[in-house]
Amino acid sequence: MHQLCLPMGLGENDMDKLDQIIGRRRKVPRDSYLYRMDDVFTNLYAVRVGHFKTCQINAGGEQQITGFQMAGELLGMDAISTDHHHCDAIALEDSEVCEIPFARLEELFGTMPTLLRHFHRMMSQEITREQSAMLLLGNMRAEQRLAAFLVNLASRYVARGYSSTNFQLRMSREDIGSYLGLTIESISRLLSKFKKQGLLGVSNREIELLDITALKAMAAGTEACS
Amino acid sequence: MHQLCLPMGLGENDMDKLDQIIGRRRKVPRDSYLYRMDDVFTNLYAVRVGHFKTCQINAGGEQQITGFQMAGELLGMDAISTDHHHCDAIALEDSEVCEIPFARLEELFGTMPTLLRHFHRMMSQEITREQSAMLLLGNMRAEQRLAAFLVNLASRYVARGYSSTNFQLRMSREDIGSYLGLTIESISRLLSKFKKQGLLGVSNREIELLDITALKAMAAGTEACS
DNA sequence: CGCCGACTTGACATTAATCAAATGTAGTGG
DNA sequence: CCACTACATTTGATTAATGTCAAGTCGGCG
Repeated sequence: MHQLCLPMGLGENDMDKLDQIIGRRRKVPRDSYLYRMDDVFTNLYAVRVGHFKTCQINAGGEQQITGFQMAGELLGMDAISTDHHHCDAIALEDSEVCEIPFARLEELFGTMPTLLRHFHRMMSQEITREQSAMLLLGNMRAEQRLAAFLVNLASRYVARGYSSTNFQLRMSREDIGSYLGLTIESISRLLSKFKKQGLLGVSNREIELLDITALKAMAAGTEACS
Repeated sequence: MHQLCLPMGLGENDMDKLDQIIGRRRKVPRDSYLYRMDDVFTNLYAVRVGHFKTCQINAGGEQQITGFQMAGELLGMDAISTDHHHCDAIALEDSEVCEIPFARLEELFGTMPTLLRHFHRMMSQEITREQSAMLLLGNMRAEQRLAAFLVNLASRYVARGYSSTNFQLRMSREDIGSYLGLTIESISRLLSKFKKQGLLGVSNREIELLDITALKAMAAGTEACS
């Protein structure tokens, strides 16, 4: 976990200091909120175990999921600008996070430039992640979006030492649809279609990617559409 | 400009130090690149004069505009994570920026916590800005997107002391379409429709918002669609 | 067993894209 | 000043993609 999350390349000494401030762990049961939109911001959260989704609600009352977070990823960076959270964070399964009191983290920045640099990289990464999501939502067709989503999940599981081909979706079809800007029916149809084409196996939320190359090509738009 | 951009609430002394590192100004003629995707990252850029667009190109060769930047806004924060730019930045008109050598900025962070805090707010703001764009692209219908876009531009011009109702679009219809995930034809039709409905006046790139309330309601989805 | 929620599938409607053409605008050179 | 070109925009007709509505089906759980 330390590899994916904050520290990365800190000395022993600095590591200790960091460990001192990220004391408290917090369990978050399935479907419960880690934080809600407009809550006052005091902590960042590092996911230790489980999965989360973050979602916004617009004035019209519609929900959009802005991301899914898994172990080793950081939650709450969007709240720094206003000291209030801009979205809800909800556990997709029983999960656990580390609280990182932001004020104390800021104190460390003054003396630990390596930590600071790493923190900047993480915020920047969040920006590029969202730019990719914009590309997906603005430019891609339904088929491409779902392919890109699955390939992205696979790569994140690989980075965590899990199988790149077999994994369980932690989120509902509805969540996927919301994230990809599609309806639940479209997601369902596309999964069925991919299955029929032999690109993957699906059984409930169990996924087996059978032809990652084809899925990647589809995501990239490098493929003649069927 | 200092109000919108980096400093904000720094002491005289700190301000001087900051001014020392953001020495160089750079003129960027219309349609030319401030930086290109994959360029090595060395500087952030603060827009002094003019307007920019940032755009990504996906594997299929299609372009998506991820944002429009105006005076006082910061460019390049997405490059911190990999030391390479993730998008192209192109001037929409003859423009001018301040180069901010990031390595030197980082040196200042150690001794200027106020500057650091402000920098974090700006990165965080970039994250929330992009989350709003995701909401727009994922959830809104064409009409809502364009209304939201125009209202957003208006509010940014107000913040800069310009008219909230009369302004010039610096970008082409095609650019707007790319940003909103729509075609140029859709943008054109929608502008004509809004004009016919008396919501705004358009003449080439000159815009006059005649009923901001209605446009805001439309953007929020609070309006019965016509 | 029977209910409930999540998911699938089909028929149809709607939105926005595509294709095509016309119109307008800015810039250039005579 | 005007004709001419290149490009941006508008408008219309049609199509394709995805949403909506409506039944079903599946799986888990009391």
